[in-house]
Amino acid sequence: MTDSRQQDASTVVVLDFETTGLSPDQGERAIEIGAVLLEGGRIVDRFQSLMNPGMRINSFIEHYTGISNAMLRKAAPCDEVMAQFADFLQGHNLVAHNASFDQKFLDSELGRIGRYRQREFACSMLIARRIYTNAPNHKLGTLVEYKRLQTDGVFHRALADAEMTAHLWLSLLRDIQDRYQLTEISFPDMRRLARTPKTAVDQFFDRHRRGRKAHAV
DNA sequence: TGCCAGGCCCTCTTTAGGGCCTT
Repeated sequence: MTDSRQQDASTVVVLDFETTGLSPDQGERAIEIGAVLLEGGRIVDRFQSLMNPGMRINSFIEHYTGISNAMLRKAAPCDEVMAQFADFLQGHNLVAHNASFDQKFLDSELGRIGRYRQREFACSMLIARRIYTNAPNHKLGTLVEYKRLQTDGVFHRALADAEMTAHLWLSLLRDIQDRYQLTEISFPDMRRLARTPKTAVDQFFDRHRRGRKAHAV
């Protein structure tokens, strides 16, 4: 992957896991992965697969996701699916909604097969909290409705949530560029924005613009 | 449904507590 693609915030893999619970450290496992590859702001590829974690899921997860134990019994095992998904990632930068959650499961599942994550995550939730300060809350579904983003009405399935997160990510890029009159914002800048105090976002972009102008001169 | 975890973030804070998010 070239340096320019590593910098490009509109060329990323946006991913979402469905899991048996909240923490891989407590023995929870992934049960579905969904992801889209954005290149230059357009979805150019998709990855979706159920995976058999080798354990039964509880009724809450069945109800929450619509994924049943019967569906998982017929699915390929996690190690097989994750090996395919590692190839799909191809060293792209990564985006997820509440990325700390998906990062934990990605690292855990890749670690089980002796693979590792090559690139960093950016979090659409942390950035939305800074940019969409008037949203009722910053759940993915709420933000999709708030910004009237494209959705097929399916929630809590991996590919559907990954696609909605991708549209949210593109919406954030557009709105940041419009609001702060920027011609571009890089992936590392988006990661820095996610760690910027909410009260210092305007100053962050003031410094960003000054830096760009100084760089241009 | 809400607990399990954990990072973020706010405030009646920082020697803490609790809500927000993810499944």
